[in-house]
Amino acid sequence: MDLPGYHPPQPQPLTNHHGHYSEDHLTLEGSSTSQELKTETDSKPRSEDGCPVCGDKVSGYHYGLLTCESCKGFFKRSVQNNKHYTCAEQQNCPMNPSQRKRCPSCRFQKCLAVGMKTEAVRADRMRGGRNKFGPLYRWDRQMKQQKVYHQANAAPYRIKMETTQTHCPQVPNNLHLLSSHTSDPSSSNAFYQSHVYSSGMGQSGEPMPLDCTVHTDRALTPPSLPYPVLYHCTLPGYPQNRGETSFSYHPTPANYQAHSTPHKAFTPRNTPASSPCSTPTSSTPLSEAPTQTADTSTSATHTPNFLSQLLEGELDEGQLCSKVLATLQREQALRGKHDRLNTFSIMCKMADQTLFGLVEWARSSALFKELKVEDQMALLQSCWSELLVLDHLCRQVTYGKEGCIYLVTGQQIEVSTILSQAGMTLSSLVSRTQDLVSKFKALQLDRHEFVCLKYLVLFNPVSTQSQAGGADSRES
DNA sequence: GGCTCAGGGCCAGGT
DNA sequence: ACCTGGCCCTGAGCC
Repeated sequence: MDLPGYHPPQPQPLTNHHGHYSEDHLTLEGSSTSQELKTETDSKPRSEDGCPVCGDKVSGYHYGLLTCESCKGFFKRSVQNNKHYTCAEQQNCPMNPSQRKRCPSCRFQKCLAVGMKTEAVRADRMRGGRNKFGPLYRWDRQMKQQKVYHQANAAPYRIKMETTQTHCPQVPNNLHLLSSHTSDPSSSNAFYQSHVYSSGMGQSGEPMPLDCTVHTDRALTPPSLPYPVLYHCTLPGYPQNRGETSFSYHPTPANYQAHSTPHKAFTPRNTPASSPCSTPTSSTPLSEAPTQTADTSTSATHTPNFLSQLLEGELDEGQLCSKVLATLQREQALRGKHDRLNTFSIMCKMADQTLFGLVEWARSSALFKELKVEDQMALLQSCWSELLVLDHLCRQVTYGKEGCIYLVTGQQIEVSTILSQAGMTLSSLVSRTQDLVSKFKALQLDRHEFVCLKYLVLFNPVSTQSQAGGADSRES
């Protein structure tokens, strides 16, 4: 998926030692942000053994990725003591073993940017044991091994991506892009109180609606995926123009409530006709669709069970929504009121959590987990972006209103507002996505069929993503 | 039951 | 007084 101004790194230097994307290799031709990125690059030489935060020697996996002992301790103290740092410079302080102590703010931001997970710091401070990322670390190791193998055997290539610096109009600050019914701050507060904090996931105290101002002059970072090397070839776009694009971050209570209990609606035992996750014209499950041809009694009796099996592992949209919101809340709480998460960071974290959910979905599915781990990795590596796209489309078909993009957080953004302010590339992508949504709606795809599509994408060994330089085909 | 290893605590040294 | 970072302890998960 190509997005404005983001130049996917070349495969070989693409990932650091543990498979994370490195902004070292982001090139933003014509962008004023390139200087910051170049500075970052110069200050952060990474050897295969280097800590992704400071470049020091790694001592093992800490809070989600391989880091040095020093950054491990720093990150732990920062999270445990709920530190709020402020950078005295331009938030682009060099980060290396000799200078990392100078700016804890930039250091902590770097920790977050490279993927260290605040949730891995135990709230109960219990010692010992393995954390919930144990499987992740194992997975990551194997992915790294596979990555090393592929690096040794693959010729470098580069996916050309355009910069929209010259295309993007200057976007005014603090512009609200959300639909009007969500613009009331009090309503968003109520939303947080009722949906985030009541779920026990928000721990930051005061409800804090997030302002999504894009500060593109900051170092741009990719989502910190649970399986970082899955960002092998492409990554959903990065902003490139220095101007600020912003929108208010006000979740939509109405929409959220509409799917707050999707689990029931997604189970095949519940009639989609009454569920918010199906289109009004797609109330018939695949297993009962008139187009289905029951050639034999065997297939007629087994297909619904098989579909039920597939549907049982489906992601709970409500839980995912809560999880993403809680993550955003936690990130914002760590930053403090004067260091708001920018739009890009929020989008990355949304993609991060969504993909986390998709990988967990795949790994927990009855069919997928029967495969060898290396086969699972190969499939996920080749299809993760398509799964993300399909997941997005499904969300639009299921929850999206006409002319709006429905985010995983339950928010809706008016397409017209995006189109009026985005650059050519982003506008094109949004338009094409909406076109696909329309086609899916016209096809009257229901939840069952989307699940089947997801499995088809997941089990497709020749995904377009796995084809080098296949950006165009990927978008189709 | 032993081993592994990631998170937590301790504390000397530094600022 | 606070921060840093190296070292050690702990204990869940794995073999």
